[in-house]
Amino acid sequence: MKRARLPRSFYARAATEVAPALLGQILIRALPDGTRAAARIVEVEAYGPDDPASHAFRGMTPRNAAMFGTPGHLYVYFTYGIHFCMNAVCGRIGEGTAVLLRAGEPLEGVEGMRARRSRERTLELCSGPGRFTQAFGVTRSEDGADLVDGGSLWVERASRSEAIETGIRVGVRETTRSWRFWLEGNAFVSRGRPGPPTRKARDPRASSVTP
DNA sequence: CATATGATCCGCT
DNA sequence: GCGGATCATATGA
Repeated sequence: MKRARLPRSFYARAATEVAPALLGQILIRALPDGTRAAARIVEVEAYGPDDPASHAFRGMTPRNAAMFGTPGHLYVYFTYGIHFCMNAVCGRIGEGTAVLLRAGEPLEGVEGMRARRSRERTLELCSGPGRFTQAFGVTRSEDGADLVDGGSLWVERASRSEAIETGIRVGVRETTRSWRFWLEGNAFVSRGRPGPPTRKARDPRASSVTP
């Protein structure tokens, strides 16, 4: 069955709306070696404007410039001296808001993921933002890439049956915003950290999510 | 120029 | 459960 690539308008709204809407959609990567990788997005985090935890909070720098660009592009950053993490830029140009892709459920190109990750267990291929990014062969050279028009990375629309749960974000001091979203019961969601009780999110297909 | 720190992962205990 | 890895980036002297 043919799936549609998510359009620019999908990303051009608040990250807190885009984040849960991305769950269950399929991230696809056309690798330089001609192979493909695909995974269902099962865990994300929203980073908004006026959000002290966001890389964009203190204004634009060379590092975070992609976050202030056109929605539907990729923002890739390097952290802890080791890992890359990837985000989908949301909102409007100049706003500086994005959704961090935290975990995926491998669907296609699993052997390539194993090779790039140097890990055998399927559960360890995409279950964390650094892992997900590495499994998809994404590095700083994909920073700013367009997810909508052309490019080697895009998201295709798919149906989902699972409910969405929310909780506080991982590795962020602030503990009031429940801006981490994941598919309930999905084994590929990252471990994260223990935190306050989570709650079921209202389904974005039925209604909007409160910030 | 010097230094602190991080939207993390992995191996070891 | 804990700590080391390892460096780009931002900030202050």
